[in-house]
Amino acid sequence: MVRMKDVAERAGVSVATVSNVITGKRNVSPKVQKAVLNAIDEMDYHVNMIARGLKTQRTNTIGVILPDVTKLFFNDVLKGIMNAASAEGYSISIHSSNYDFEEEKRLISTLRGMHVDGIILDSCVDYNHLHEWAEEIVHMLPSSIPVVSLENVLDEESISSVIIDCRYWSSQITQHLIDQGCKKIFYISGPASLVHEHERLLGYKHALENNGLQISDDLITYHDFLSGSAYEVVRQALSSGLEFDAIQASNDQAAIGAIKALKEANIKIPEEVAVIGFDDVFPSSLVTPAVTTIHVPRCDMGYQSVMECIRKINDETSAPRRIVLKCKTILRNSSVSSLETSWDLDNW
Amino acid sequence: MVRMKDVAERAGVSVATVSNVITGKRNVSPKVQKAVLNAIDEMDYHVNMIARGLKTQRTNTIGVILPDVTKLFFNDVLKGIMNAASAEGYSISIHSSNYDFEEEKRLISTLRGMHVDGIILDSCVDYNHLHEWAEEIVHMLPSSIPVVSLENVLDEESISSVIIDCRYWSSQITQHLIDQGCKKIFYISGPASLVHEHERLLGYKHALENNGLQISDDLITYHDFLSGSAYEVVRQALSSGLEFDAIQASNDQAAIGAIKALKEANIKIPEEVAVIGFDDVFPSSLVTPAVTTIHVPRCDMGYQSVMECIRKINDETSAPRRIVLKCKTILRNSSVSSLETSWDLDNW
DNA sequence: TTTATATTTTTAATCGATTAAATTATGAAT
DNA sequence: ATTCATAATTTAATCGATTAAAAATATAAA
Repeated sequence: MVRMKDVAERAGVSVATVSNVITGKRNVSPKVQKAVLNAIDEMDYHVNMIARGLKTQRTNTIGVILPDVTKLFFNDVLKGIMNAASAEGYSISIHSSNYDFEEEKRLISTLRGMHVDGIILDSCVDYNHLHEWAEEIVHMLPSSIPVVSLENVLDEESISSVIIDCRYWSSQITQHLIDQGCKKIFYISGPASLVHEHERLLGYKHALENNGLQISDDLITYHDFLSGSAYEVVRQALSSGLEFDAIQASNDQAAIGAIKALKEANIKIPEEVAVIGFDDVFPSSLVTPAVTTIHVPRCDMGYQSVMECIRKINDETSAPRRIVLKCKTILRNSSVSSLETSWDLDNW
Repeated sequence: MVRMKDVAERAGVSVATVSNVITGKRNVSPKVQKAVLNAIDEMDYHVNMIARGLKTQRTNTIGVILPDVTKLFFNDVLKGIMNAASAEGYSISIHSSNYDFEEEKRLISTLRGMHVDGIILDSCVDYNHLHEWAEEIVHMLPSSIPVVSLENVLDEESISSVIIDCRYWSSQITQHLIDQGCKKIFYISGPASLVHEHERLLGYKHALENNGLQISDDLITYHDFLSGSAYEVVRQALSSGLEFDAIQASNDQAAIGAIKALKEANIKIPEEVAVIGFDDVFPSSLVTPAVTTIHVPRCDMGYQSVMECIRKINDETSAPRRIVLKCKTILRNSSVSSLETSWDLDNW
């Protein structure tokens, strides 16, 4: 292992000088500089980032906690995160909480120990205990470490957030169904405890209310998208004789499961039952019929969160921000039969 | 920032004792142990992994370099890597080389500086310069750091590899087309310089030879799957009047692009032109017709590479291994019309 | 030449842990 | 009570960098 000391000896200078050449923070005469660079080259020296990190208290690493990195949604978020991080010269340390708050806290603890320069956290805080849980998280983190919360607003006072307005966009897409003439919209929600699931459901309800339609609890089903499947939910609804003229799923994967069930039952989409999702993950354009959905700027969410994190790393005094990103309605054949849609073959 | 020293003071012992309690490597009396643990708890102390890493020369981190983490294929590899790493208590540091060898070397350099405990490298070495390039890589890495090569065999002497036998499986699936009666198989290859693309093409050629079919260069097209698209390749082939009764693409994404082009030209799949891919990424089961392909155990490749890496970290003297994983032929409607296939809705 | 000033280089402390070696405490055996 | 073996604890060196502050050297002005 070549140490800075070895380089210094070879170049006939002190380690301090070598350090100065490398960091470029202090003056070094051209002669000496050249000698040092030569020595570095000849010896194939690489700065030991651990040692540097110990002294500078910087690791150039951003810790990332996502509910489940293996899911398409978060994979796209990760893309954005990695792009931004790599462009800004940061490494990232990724972890999955698997939607387990205890694990999430354990990971925060780990990241603290790793002395990452900042943390990007897509928390799985429970909607019903939002305040307490958020407080727990805030307490775990020294105020010195910048945190950016993805998807949730945890604490306006201390934590920046990068979010989308789930409620608004969910109501927009419900409105689309209503505009298409749908009156009985079956809603498939993910776990009710997740904040964005809750918000999406609220959006659906608001849209119904705004249009004078009745909200029926029979039409609202919850499923655990980790184990349960929307496919089964719809099969069951169909066999139970429940009547509906549309299905709104809280995410695309559920919508596609629903479509599978409807197709097997020979129900025409969208004529008999229209289907819509949320997220716009790419399979939505691949299945037949393609899924009408809300495009969530996942990549950009990742990108923005890194940029905000770095901003806070470089300017400790800056106040936390709330960054709200725009979504977009994507109409496809699952709700409008007349459209021409084509497969999205890019970026996967 | 709470330091071990602070904990020691609070507990009324020396830092060495605190360290002993934490690492559990040396005897500490129950009384003292309790006092120390209390202090740690009260002060919310977290071991500084940087400081520990400096002393122990271990970071508990495995560096990972993949050609493009954002691609579905590598995302699955990453799943396996993260699962294994997290189960074994390792962190990972992920990077994308973007199929650029210079960038790949830069990243190796970065990882060396980070003092990761091991490296998993899915190299983009050029088939035509395999030996030299591999040597370059070997030279960059001190023999002390365990390296596992994914998809390629770089250097049997010093680097373990986790691979699949692309050539064999490619010939298997070509054979399937031939068994179906196809005689003129249009082949869409990725960049010829990539080792596994080269191998897949070889498999195709071997299968043709074995069956007494002629290898025609007109039927072999290369496209850069980063910028070019198989969709365009097939459109062009069709408009040029090229005759073929099947398309073999070197990966599923290209196969799906080909299917799109064929469908637009109103060509019946598989009756007029059968299509096959390679990899078995999940969109292959979602599109219509679903794509016949070779299932590559991507997750397991990631998993095994981490396990092999950790094995070498713990046993420096152990010889490098070559781990060959099995693939599987997956028949679907793009080559066999009579099959019943259903959407794969799991794990994305 | 001398002195003052600016520039370059070195010395030495430091970051926060681990660990070999030294020291002290504990307890059993005589 | 003394001795000896063992267990528990502390001292102090160390990992490999950064960085004030001190020292050495170069440059300019008188």
